[in-house]
Amino acid sequence: MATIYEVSKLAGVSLATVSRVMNNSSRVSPKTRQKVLAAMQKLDYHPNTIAQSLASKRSNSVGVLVSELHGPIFGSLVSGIEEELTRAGKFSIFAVGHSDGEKEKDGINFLISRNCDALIFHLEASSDEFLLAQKNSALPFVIVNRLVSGLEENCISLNNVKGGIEATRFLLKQGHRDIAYISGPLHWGDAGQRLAGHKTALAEFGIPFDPNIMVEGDYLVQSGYVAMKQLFGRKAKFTAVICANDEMAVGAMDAIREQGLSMPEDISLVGFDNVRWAPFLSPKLTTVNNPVNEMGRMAARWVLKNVYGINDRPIQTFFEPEIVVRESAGARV
Amino acid sequence: MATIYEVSKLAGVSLATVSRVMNNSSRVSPKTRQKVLAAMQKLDYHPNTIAQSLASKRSNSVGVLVSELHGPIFGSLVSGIEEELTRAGKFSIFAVGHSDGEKEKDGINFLISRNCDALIFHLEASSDEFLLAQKNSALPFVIVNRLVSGLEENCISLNNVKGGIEATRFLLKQGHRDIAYISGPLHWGDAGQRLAGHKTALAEFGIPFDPNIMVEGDYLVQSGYVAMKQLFGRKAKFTAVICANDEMAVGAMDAIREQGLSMPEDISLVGFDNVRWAPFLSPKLTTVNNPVNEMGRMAARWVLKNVYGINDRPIQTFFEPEIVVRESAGARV
DNA sequence: GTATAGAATGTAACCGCTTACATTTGCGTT
DNA sequence: AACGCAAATGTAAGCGGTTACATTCTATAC
Repeated sequence: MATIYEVSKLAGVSLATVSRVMNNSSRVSPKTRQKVLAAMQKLDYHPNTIAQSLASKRSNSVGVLVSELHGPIFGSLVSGIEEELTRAGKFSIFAVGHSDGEKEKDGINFLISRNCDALIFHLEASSDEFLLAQKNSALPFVIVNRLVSGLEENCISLNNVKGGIEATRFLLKQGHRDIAYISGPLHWGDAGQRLAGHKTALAEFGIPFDPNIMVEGDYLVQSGYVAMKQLFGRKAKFTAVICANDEMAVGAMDAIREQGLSMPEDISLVGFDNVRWAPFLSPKLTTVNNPVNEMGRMAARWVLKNVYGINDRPIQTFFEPEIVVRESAGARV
Repeated sequence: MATIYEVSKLAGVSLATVSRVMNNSSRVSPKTRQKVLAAMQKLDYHPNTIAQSLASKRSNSVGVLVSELHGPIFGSLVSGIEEELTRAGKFSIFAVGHSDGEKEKDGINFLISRNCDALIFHLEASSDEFLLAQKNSALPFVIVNRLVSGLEENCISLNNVKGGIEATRFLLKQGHRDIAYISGPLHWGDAGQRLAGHKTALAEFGIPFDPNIMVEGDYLVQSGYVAMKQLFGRKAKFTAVICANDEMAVGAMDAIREQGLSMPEDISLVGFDNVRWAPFLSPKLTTVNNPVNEMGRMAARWVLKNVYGINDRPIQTFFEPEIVVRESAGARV
C-alpha cells in the first residue's frame, strides 16, 4: 500500500498538503489539489485508517456491542445499525456479549481500545448501575432496547408494557376470557414488562390474573413446547395463549398440534416480536411487532446526530408496538 | 485511558519493558514483570489496539466481508466465524458487500486499511478473475461458499452439485417421476450447480429434463410463490417440486396451499439450505442441509492455522450436503 | 578480584497520519 | 516599487505503541 509520503513525493508537495486534501479541510489551491488527487489515483492510494485514527484520536467508526450476531432479532438490529452508519460514511465495529457480564465488559474494552467515536449497546447481563457509571466515561453511547432511568436521553426503547396490553386486549376483544400466558425469563426487563402489560389489560376487563395458566419459559423454541405441555397437563381451562416471543410460540404450536387441537378454531395463539418467519408459519402467526430494525437505525442516527453532528433524518427514541393480525388467533367460539 | 507511558512511569521501568510484559515475549525478570503488572492493574490500563497495530503492522484481527449481516444464512456464517475467532483471541472486523461489485471493493479496501492480518470473503458480485488477482496481494485470504479454480487451497465450499443430486434422488426413490424445479438466479454459481445436480440425478434414472417444469426464481420468498403459480398455470404434470432454497420453498408452500393441494399427499416439496425455521413450517420442510455455520468456522480456522499458526482443531474445506428428511415430501401415491 | 557471556533493561527510531505553528507566496494598495 | 495581509504551503511534534540495537547487570569461571 502506498503511503501519504509517497503521494506527497509524487505530487511534489508536503505531507500536510496531502492530508489537507484528504480531509478537504483548510483550503488548498485547486491546482495543487488536482496534482495531489492525480498522484493518489496513480498510486491507488487508500489512507491507512489505523494511522488516521491514532493521529486524530477519532476513527469515524462506532462500536456496537450486541448479545449475538445472528438470529431474527439481533440480525435485524445489527443490519439496521450498519446500514444507517454506512450510509453516512461511518464504520461499524462489532463485539459480541453473549449475554454474559464478563464478555460484555471485554467487548466494551475492545471497542474503546479501537478508538471508537461512540458506542451502541445492546446489553443484557450488565446492570443499570454499570450503565449509569459509563455515563461519566469519555465516550458517548446509546442503549438499544432498554430504558434505564437516569439515562433516558441515551435510550432507544420499546414500550413492552403496551405490547403486552395490545396482545391481551386483542384476545379479550375477540371474546376470550381464559388466556394462558407463556412468559420469558422474568429476571429480564422486557419479559416482566410484557407480562405486566398482560395483567393490565386483564384488569381493564375486570378479569383476575390466574397464575395457574401462566408458565415462565426461557424465550427458546423448546421451552414454548414444554410450557404448552405443562399448561395442558394442568387441565386448566383456556381458549387462548400468548407467548412472550415468537420463538416460544412456534414451540407452543407444535404442542397444540400434538394435542390434536387446531388454531385458531380450538385455541388462539398470539406471539411477540413479529419475527421474519412469523408469516411463514401455518397458521400465519398473529403477533406483536417489535421494530428492532428501526430501533437499530435510530440508535445509529442518535450517534450521527449527537456525535458527528449529522442530523438529516428524524430520530424516534420510544417505540409503541402494534399487533399484527394474521391467522393464528380468532374469535372465541 | 492510561497509556503505556504512565504505566512505565509508575512501575519505574522503560516503555520497552512494559511493552515486553504485554507481549510476554523477550524474558523479563519476574520481579519487574510483577511491578509492571501491578502498575497496569492500578491504572486499569488497556493497550490501545490501534497504536499496537500501527506499530507492529499486525492487528490480531481478521476482516470479514459478507453480503449481508442478517438472515438465516449470513447470520449463521458470520456467527460461526466470529465465535471461532474470538475463541482464539482474535478480533473480527466486518464489512458488508450487499452483492454489489463496488461495495465489495470498498469493503475490501476498508478492511485492508484497518491493518487486518487476513481476510475472509463471501463475495457474490466479484468475478473469479478479480479474486485470482487478489492472490498476489500481500494479505492472505479465504473464500467461503465458492470454489474458484486456481484458488482451491483458499476456498471453503459446499458441493452444491451433490446437494442437487441428493434432493432429486430422494424424490426419485420415493417414486416421483415428474419433478418440477424452481431454481435460483442462474448467473450465480451455486444456483447453476444445484440445477446441474438435479439434471444429473434425473439422468441416472433415465428421465429427460423437462424445461417446461422448471422456473428460474431469485431466491426470495415472493419469487417462490410466483414461480409456483406459473408452474400451475402451465398445466404441466408434476408430483413433486424442488426449490433451490428454503426461502422460495416457503413461498411455494403458500401457492400450493392456495391451490387447495396438500403436502406431501398431493405434492411433495423439497427445499435447500435447512434454514433454522425449516422445521417450524407446517408441514416441516424436507430440505438439503447447508452447513454454513460450520463453513464459517472452518474459514476462521483456516486463518488461524495459515496466518497465526494456531492449528489445534481440524479443518475441512469441502462439504458434502445431506438431505434432511422431514414431512413435506413423501412417496408418490 | 577480574573477565565474560548471557540475561535484563533502556534508548530511540519508526509505523502513517494529523495539526499547531511557522514560513512563503500572491495580490491588491498606495 | 514597496508594503501588508490573507491564503497557501511547509515543518515538525506528536498519537501510543513496537523493536532493533545499545547498554547495564548478574552470575559463573578462572
